Amino acid sequence: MKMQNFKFQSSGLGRFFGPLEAKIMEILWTAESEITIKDVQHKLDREKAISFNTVMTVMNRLVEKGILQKRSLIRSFVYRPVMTREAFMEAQSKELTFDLIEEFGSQAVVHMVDALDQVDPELLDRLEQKIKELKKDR
Amino acid sequence: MKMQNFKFQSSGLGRFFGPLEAKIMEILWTAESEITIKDVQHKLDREKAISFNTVMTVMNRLVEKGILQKRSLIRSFVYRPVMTREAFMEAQSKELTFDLIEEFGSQAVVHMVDALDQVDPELLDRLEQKIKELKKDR
DNA sequence: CTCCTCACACTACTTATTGTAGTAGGTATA
DNA sequence: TATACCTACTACAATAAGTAGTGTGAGGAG
Repeated sequence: MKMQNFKFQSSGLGRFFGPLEAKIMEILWTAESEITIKDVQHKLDREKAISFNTVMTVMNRLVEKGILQKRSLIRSFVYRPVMTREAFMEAQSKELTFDLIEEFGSQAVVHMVDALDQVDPELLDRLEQKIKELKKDR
Repeated sequence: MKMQNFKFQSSGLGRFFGPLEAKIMEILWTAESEITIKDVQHKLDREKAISFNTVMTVMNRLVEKGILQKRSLIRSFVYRPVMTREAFMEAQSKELTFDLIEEFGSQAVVHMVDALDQVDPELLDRLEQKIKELKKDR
């Protein structure tokens, strides 16, 4: 699972994947169980016809990258994400937060408070609480 | 100035630029004033001979991206960064912090405390202080 | 005044990533 | 056996980045 980029411009899964990859991951993570390429293709078709082969190529590349797993059935393969969406987002969030602080240290701290305040002031309380908890445990 | 990616694997300027781009920006930001392509090439040569044209191409691409400015002298061009390194890092730090919180919200908050604690516990106090200041002002 | 040198512009090739899809090949079923 | 379907392989376009060759124009050497 070599994730590498966080894109500034996009949002959601588009920050980590290409546009088609993102849609495909969206579908895979929405599916309750393992699904086939055909399934994915049909769900994508709502917007625009995309070749079966295109979907297959992208999905197999995601397998190579360790994002998806594929399993052979009698007549076809079924795919599923290696991690849940939550686990994935959790991992990315953690990675990114650590990298941010490693890279920017106190500079980031300054922006954190502003950012939290603007996005959702309640997060400030959460953060304050978290800090207190940590300090108490020592 | 369209910066787009934050790379997980690398560090420093390598998080925002390609390897050669990063070395070149390092040189530009270290230089006291405007410098020529030749200057940059010579400083790079300490490690490995790189063609003048290669350096020129990369530097002009950085100009297109709005990272560098070039100015015409009688016989040649001189280059300098549009922003100071500090301003650049500041902008990236801010952008990334906001995006992180926008994307991950409370999930990020949890990791922030851990990350700060591991990287430099004093940052926790700084953050706590910042929160208090903000709340007081309201 | 002519010619050479140098710096810049233009073009191109390479690798990697992502989107796109054609063709080839194997297997099960009609 | 023929066909329908699924998979594998291959390939092409676009973008980003590294690398460098060729073309060109202008200033200095003689």
